Formats: sequence, structure tokens, C-alpha cells
Amino acid sequence: MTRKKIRDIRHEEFIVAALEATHKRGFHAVTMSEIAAELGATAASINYYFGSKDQLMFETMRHLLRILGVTHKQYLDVALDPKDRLRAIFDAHFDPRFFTPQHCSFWVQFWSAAPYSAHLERLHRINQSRVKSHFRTELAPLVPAPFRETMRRILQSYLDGVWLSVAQADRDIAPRHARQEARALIELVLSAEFGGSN
Amino acid sequence: MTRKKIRDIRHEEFIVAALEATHKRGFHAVTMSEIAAELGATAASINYYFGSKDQLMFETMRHLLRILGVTHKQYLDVALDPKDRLRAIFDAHFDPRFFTPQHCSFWVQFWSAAPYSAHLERLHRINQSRVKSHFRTELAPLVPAPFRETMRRILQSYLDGVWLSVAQADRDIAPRHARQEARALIELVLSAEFGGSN
DNA sequence: AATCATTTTTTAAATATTCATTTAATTTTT
DNA sequence: AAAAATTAAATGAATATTTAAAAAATGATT
Repeated sequence: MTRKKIRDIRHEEFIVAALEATHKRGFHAVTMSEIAAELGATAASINYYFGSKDQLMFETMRHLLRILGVTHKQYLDVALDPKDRLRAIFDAHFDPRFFTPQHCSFWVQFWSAAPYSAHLERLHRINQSRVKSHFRTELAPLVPAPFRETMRRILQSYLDGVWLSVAQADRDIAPRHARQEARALIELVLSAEFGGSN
Repeated sequence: MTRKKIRDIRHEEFIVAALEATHKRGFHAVTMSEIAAELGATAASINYYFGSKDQLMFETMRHLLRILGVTHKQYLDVALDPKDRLRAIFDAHFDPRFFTPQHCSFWVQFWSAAPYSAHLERLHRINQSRVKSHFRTELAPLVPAPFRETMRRILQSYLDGVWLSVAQADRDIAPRHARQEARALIELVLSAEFGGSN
């Protein structure tokens, strides 16, 4: 019975619209009017709710970060052991909701824009650290310390690289397939000669 | 004694200037004047030589693609066997000339811009195919067919992911270290249970 | 239910800024 | 003198943001 305030409704609507319009036209090229047009609204109303275009893009990105974090946590909660939790990181990133050209391309554009905006960069750093620390935690019991950072970087670079490739793919790629390949990589990493509980 | 024509000199200069200015300000944000200012020149001269800003950015990207291709070929020519040639792909991408925040960030911005420009997209596709086919060729004698594409995608995603991380790093990352880690991954991939000549 | 005042939401139009590009003239090179 | 290279200034288009007014929702009072 939570009667949503109109302010919250609009917030959500405009964020979805920003995602959609940005995917069509690109992070920088997209105009306020184009975003508003997705809803049959007008550019001025974006400023009414968000203050500026930059703010809207920032909030949109923050939204993506948040749902990624939540999703990750959900997968993590049902994972039983470290290896399972390692898989959970990939499963979250490759969740059908995120594993679309639309989301991934927004993400790539975020990567490309972040170094030039203090606000975006901060978001980016926060997320990056979050993922990094999860990887470290899960790898700790599985990979001896001397190899651990190398393995983490391999996994994390791979993770980003896959999103990159999805952003550039014309057709959709099956999340299931991506998850499967991620598992193959995890197996490889854990079966290296330094051994592991396998 | 090759007296270079002034046209070619300017071409090169402006491309270098575009790389530098773009790194400072971002692919879309950078202005003609800022690029020209790198050389103490004026925006109008860019149009005199390139016709438009888009053309300049296109030529700049084409330049990067070309030297990457040439470098790759050089490494390839001294490689002795398939595994060595696999390493050569990484060695080329991780050559000190490319493995800098400056180059990698231009690259990331290229990735992000390509889907919205027919010309850039074409460049991107060409390069992507080139790298893909090299990977396939070198993996063919090393990995059985059923696993080959998975392994190729793992390596190629990793390759892109590493560049991405360099683009976002504040400090320089040692090419030597990156190459070393790439070799570790190659070893992993080739030592998978399907076996290989090791 | 109906009215009216108040607040919230929305918009159309005005503003102002920022550039890429063009043009016409100037400087430099050949 | 002719051609090539360069520039300063003009042009014009795009677009984020502001402003002031209109429309819609809200809610208290009959």
C-alpha cells in the first residue's frame, strides 16, 4: 500500500528513459529532449527533478551500480562455498538483466566518461573496489597468496572484457553461455599447478 | 633524405596532438581549438588538412590501428611456434608504446564511440576480426576444436579487459608485468585437461 | 459534492553559451 | 608572381538551462 510519491515515480521513469535514449544515441550525444521524449515529457522537467543533465546521468549510473550490488548479494547469499561465491560474482554480472547490449553499452560509456568527471569517477572507484575485495575474499582460501593477485586480475579483467564484448555485439548473447564460460575459466584458474581443493 | 611534404608532417603532428588533447579532455569534450593549441596552431588549420573534426578523430584512430598491426606483425615474425605466436599477440598489445593510460584511454573511448559512428564502427570491426583470426590460427594446433572458441573468447576478453584497466589506472603499469601475467594465463589455458603439447 | 485557494507539476519560450565550420584576407614558401 | 599554408573573424547551429506562465493535483471549508 506504499503510495509512491510522484517524485519517486518520475525519478525512476527518467532513469529508465535515460538508459534507453543513451543506448540509442550515446552518452554524450544524447540530448535532454531525446531523453524526455522517451516519456512524452519535456526537457525542462528533467531539470525540475534532477537539476541538470549531469545529475541525471549520475543518478542513472548510481542506479545501475545499486541493482548490480543487490543482485550480487542475492547470488552470494545462496552460495555455499568459496568457489560457489566466486561463481556468484560472475553470475551476478551475467544476470539476464545486465547482460544486454543496452546495459553493457551504458557501462562502457560510463568507463569512458568516468576519468573526466569527478562524480562519475568516484562511483567507478567505489564499485571497482567492491568487486575487487569480493574477488580477494573468495580467492583467499582457494589460491596461495603469491598467485592470488595475478589470478584476481585475470578474472577481473576477463569480467570487464566480456561486458565490453556484449556492448559491441549486435545480437544478444545468452547469459547462460557466458556463465558457463566463466565457470570454465574459474576451473582453469583453480586447477593451476599450485593446486587447490578443486 | 626523404624530404617530407608539409602535408604529411602536419598530418602526423595533428594526430599526435589529437591523442594528447583527447587524453586530457575526453573524446567528445575535446575541442578543435584545444587540439590545435597543442601545436600552437589554430582550429581552422585542422579543417584545412582534415576537413572536419570527425575526420581527424577517424584518422587518429586509423593511425593507432595501423601501428598496432605493424607492431603485432613484428613480434609475430620472430616467434617460433604457435604458443610463441600466441604470446606475440599479447606482447604487441602490451608493447610499451601502447600500454599507457594515454593510448588505452583513447582506445576505450573509441570502443564507446564506435557504435554511434559508421566509420568508427568499420575500423573497429576490421581490427576485431584481425585479432580474432590470429587467435584462432594460433590456437588451432594447441586446443582441440570443441574448446577452442571458448578459450579464444577468454583470451580476447582478457586482452581487452587489461587495456581497460590500464585506461583507468592513474599510475603507469609495467608492460613487463602485464606480459608476464598474460603468459600465466596462456599456460593455464594450454594446460587444461584436454591436454596440449605444453 | 462543490468551491476555491494553495501547492506541485509541467511546459513553451527566451537566454546564453559553446563550438565546428566557412570565408576572406594575410603570411609564408616556392 | 604564384601557390600553399595559416589565421582572425564571421556564421550558424545545437542545446543545456532559466524563467515565467499554465495546468493539474490537493485539501480544506462549506
